[in-house]
Amino acid sequence: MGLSERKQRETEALRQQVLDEAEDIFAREGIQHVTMRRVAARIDYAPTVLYRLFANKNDLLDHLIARGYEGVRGLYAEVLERAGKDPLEDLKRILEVYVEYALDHPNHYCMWFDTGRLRRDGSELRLSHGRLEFVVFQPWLDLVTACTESGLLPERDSVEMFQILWARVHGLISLRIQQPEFPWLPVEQHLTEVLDLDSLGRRHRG
Amino acid sequence: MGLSERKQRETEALRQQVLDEAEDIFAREGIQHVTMRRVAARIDYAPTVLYRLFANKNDLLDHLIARGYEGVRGLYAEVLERAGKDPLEDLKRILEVYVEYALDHPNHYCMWFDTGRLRRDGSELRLSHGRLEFVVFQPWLDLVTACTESGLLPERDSVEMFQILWARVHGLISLRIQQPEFPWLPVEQHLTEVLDLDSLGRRHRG
Amino acid sequence: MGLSERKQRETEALRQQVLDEAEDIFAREGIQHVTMRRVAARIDYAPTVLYRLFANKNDLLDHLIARGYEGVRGLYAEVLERAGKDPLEDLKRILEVYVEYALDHPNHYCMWFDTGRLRRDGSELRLSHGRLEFVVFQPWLDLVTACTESGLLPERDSVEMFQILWARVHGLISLRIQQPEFPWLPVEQHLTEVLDLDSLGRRHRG
Amino acid sequence: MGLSERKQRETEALRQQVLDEAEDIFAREGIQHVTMRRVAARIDYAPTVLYRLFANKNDLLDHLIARGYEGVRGLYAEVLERAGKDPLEDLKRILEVYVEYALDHPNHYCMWFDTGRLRRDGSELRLSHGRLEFVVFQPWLDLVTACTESGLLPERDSVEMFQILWARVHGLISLRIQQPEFPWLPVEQHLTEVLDLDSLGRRHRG
DNA sequence: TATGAATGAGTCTTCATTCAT
DNA sequence: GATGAATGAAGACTCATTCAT
Repeated sequence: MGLSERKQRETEALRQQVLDEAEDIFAREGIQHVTMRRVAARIDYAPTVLYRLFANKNDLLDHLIARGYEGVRGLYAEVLERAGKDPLEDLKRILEVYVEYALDHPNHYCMWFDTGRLRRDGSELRLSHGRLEFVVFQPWLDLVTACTESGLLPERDSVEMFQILWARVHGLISLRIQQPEFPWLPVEQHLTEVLDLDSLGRRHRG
Repeated sequence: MGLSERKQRETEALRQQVLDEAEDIFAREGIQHVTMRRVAARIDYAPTVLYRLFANKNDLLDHLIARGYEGVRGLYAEVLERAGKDPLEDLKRILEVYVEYALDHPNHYCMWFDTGRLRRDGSELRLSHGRLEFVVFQPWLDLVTACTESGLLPERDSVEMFQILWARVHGLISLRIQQPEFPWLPVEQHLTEVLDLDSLGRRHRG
Repeated sequence: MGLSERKQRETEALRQQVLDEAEDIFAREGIQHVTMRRVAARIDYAPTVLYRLFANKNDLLDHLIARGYEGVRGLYAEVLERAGKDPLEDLKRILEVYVEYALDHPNHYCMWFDTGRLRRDGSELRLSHGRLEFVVFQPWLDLVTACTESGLLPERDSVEMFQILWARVHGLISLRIQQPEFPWLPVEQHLTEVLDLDSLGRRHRG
Repeated sequence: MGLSERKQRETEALRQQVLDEAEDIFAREGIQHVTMRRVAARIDYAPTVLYRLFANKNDLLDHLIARGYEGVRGLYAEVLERAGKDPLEDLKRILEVYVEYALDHPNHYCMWFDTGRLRRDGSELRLSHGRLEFVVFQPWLDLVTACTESGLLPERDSVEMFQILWARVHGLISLRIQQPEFPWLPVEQHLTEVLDLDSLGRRHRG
């Protein structure tokens, strides 16, 4: 079955190539311009080949979304490797890379949330690659908990603290994506001020 | 012309019904699923009828957006009538009704911002019913300025302060809309904590 | 029935007004831009009114064509009134006004012949206002016969002579209409040279 | 690639079949009745198939026009091969095969000139297969010039002489196409008399 | 008599998907 | 395993025409 294995590898490689191209169109022009034909044309195959690699268009999009998760996860990994002494610093860093990733991949970011809405109502588009919350937000929760335990953040339910941070960060990102002409502050400053972690801590300690 | 008046009313009613359906589709499935055919089917008319009510699809979408503006404007008016002594209180109230309106009309809220993105794509969709900024956010800016002048908020550029508030409020709203299953805090509490106006003021005065 | 008569007159006036507008659109933009709605809009009536005045669109177009016939007939009348001594001169004049009318009303001219083609094959568009040949060409034939009888044109079948003249005149007109950018000679000169009536006579006499 | 070649041939055959049908509709009912749907229906395929064969409707019409050019060019070639001593004879022959082709392919002939008019309307229809003038009429001009230089035609501007011949020939052709019921002379005789090349030469020489 | 409302058929075109090869 | 061919459904929009009022 060595032959079969090589074929499997080739298939997988092709699948990734397809996703690369789809992602590129998606990132540049938005989801409505991702069509099976265009993607197929880019990899120099007939459109039918895509149906060997993915069940249908929705399945392909599903895999596209999954890729975004992996993207953040990769950035997280770098941060968490060097993490340690100061969980508040680590939390800041995690949120920073999250924002960085989101602003670099606005279409992915929007898709996470758009599909969140789609999922609600029986639409065909479903997520089959793990829930956003766990892949992307678990590290936030963990770090919030660590901060609380270290006394760097007020003693309160982690989920409550999380949803305050989440709202602040998400607002910043999605506004900056959706209103690009607005005269925004530099990102780092904007993030610092919107998050205002110090104040959150100070209120606790003070 | 009493007869003509009745017809006019009927036409207007039908127009609103069309907008209702379009809004519903938009809310459930996204703007790309709002098609003339589907909307027409929902009101049990031939698609051609829509062209009596609206010049074309863009015009229909335009009216959809306009409906939302009028909604907030109404709520604002109530608040501003009773406004006066304490601009910080007024600001809080304005933000509260904004959040209230947004959560009550999630479709409209999303539309405002989605169309912001659409406009970028070189799409034809343009806003002809006033810009979001002026209709909806001017009152925020005015109140922020008033607070600053009264020493209730730190002496800084109003637009900078505005974009901090905006990010926080927008994040709360859009997350609560897009992730309805999340175990959110009660809205009032969530808003208070996310906004944290006191802290913003205290940092200034302290 | 005086009332009924007045109504009839009004109806006829309206019919003519409709034809005026239709003709204007037709002349300016071509037949495919003549739509019932546009014509109705121009006379400030609802489209339905046209169906009182004409059976349907084809009927309206039919009346439009008939108008063209009347147009040439009018010009002919002027010439024939002053006609007399020299039938060859009269023939020249008739052909001149024919060319003049055609180049002034290119759309009418084309329609005569286009509908000529349509008539061939059972299409719906039929002429119900007299045959082109009799209305427009009978005078040519009569004058050709007169010329022959006066010895100004060779003794041959009038219909044969007619078809030579017709081909020459028609070619000039339709080319000048269809190829307006071509650097044509001045019309009078072009007509004289293309027709070459003198040569036709000379060959006979010489 | 023998298989691929057969497919190519089949595709080409289908393309020609499509053009046949389009040409037929055009000839019978005019260009505005040539629609993608009707053409597709005639070859018993779904309309989408046409988009494999042609980029779009304009492309299809373009190819239709091109077919005609190639036809005359072929006939010209035969004549010009055997041309030589007597340029006036050659000119006559060229005009004869032109008339022959036109009467054998009335649809094409009309199309050349109708599309000339369409182009004026600001329509999108453009010719991308060479201009009528150069493909079809350059040989005329060359031969007229040769005749002038040989003293067989009067010493005058070739373009002026050309437009006299053109009008006479075009008139004959288009009338015979558009008025097929008319009791026309035999073509050869009709052409000789309408053209009257001898007279044109005689006037010069005599 | 005139009209507003409504429709069905039609326009070009794109796309996801399937099937025979 | 890959492809070319084909399709059906859908997209926005226009128009001639009818019908109840």
